[in-house]
Amino acid sequence: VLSARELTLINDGKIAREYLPGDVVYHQGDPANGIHCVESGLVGLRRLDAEGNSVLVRLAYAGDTIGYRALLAGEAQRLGAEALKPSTVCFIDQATVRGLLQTNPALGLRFLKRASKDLGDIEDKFVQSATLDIKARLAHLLLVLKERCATAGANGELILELPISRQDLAAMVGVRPETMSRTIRQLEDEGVAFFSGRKVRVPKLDTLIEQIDLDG
Amino acid sequence: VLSARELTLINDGKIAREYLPGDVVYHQGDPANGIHCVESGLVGLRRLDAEGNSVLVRLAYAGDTIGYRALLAGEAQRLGAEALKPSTVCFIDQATVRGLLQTNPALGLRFLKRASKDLGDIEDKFVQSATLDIKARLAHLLLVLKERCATAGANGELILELPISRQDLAAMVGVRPETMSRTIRQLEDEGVAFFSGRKVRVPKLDTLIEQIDLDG
DNA sequence: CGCCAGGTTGATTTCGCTCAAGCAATGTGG
DNA sequence: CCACATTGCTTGAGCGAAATCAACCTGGCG
Repeated sequence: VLSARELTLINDGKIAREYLPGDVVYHQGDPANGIHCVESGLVGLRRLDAEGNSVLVRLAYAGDTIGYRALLAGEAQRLGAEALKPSTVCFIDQATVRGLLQTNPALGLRFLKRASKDLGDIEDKFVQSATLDIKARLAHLLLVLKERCATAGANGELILELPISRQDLAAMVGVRPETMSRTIRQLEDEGVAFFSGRKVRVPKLDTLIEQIDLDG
Repeated sequence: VLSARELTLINDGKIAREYLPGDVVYHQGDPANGIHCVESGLVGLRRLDAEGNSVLVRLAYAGDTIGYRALLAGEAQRLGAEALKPSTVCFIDQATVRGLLQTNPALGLRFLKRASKDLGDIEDKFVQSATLDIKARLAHLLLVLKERCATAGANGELILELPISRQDLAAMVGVRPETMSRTIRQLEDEGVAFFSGRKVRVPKLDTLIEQIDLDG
């Protein structure tokens, strides 16, 4: 939605950086002095609480914009951003962002749509964590990851290449790593999904979907 | 942020309606063909799941705009809206909304800020439901309600007039009504807060705040 | 008066957390 | 090249918090 002139404005103003897994893009609590764009790789947005528990709230893939919420709400970052894979992330200064938003209303609407989408997604996560049990939440997470990480599925089988560790899988579902282990085992015992390293084999997609409704 | 002409445009286009407690403003799953504005009263935004469990995600007070998320994201309503008190809610057609957003960029930015705020709030709720125990979540909820429902606080005491039933209190924290009862009892036994109907007396605000950090 | 919805209480069970140990893969230094 | 720490994951035993099931109040209200 941007004009050529605006694009060059961004290109001049942006600062790209490389991050290795574990590197911090910004800390939770940092003031928002711009937005970040994931150009390649994968970035995790997580919240750490006082006791050191971490909740992985969202994953940002290539093309996603992160940190915009804090800037637009005029708050500090509530979530920290950390590279989960080797990534290139660029930074756009808040002055540039605000300037663009002033001059290009269509950009604002784009952001608005994006924020509305994110808002709906997190509402879902919230409701699910309140009503679904762990197995169902894990099944749902796998279905979401399927959209991004599905690899060759021979004869109806589904193969996923998970982008994150077990610990982070647990942090996304909001449980302890031990519990994640047990839940994975449970899915395997029931023949729903088979985990090997970061690969997951799902013989029948339907059985995975059933887990969500059949709650307990 | 609106011009006089725009205001009259809205006033011509809007349709106001009265709702009694329990009346549905719109159903979850409805297509979004406009936005609603709470002019007076109180509206609850809730999600019902297959088993009939209800989660009360947000409260909308006078002046709040609801249903905007679905319209802007181009989705169906993920949450249903239901009057919790006698309320006046007006409806603004999507054509009018889109028109205004096109012509008045500042309005879009307002929405953007609002969405960013909502997004942060629900992120908080999500993280809290994953890390805090029930007593802490209830304490937090009371602190939030304090901003809206605090009445005369004699000599350091705090008196709240809750706008919602116990059931809905439970639905906001994401627990069963029975558990809410017990948790309330617990707070009373500990001298933190005393419930009588919809009135809550908090002798010392500090002790309420402590409940949030002291987790278990 | 009887009915009914909302709320409280009790007994029991289930689920997920805690604490603790064991294991495999990787890395590091002697 | 091997002893050894480290890290990520799995497994087990026990516990505690919340759900469930069920009974029983309580206050309107026809």
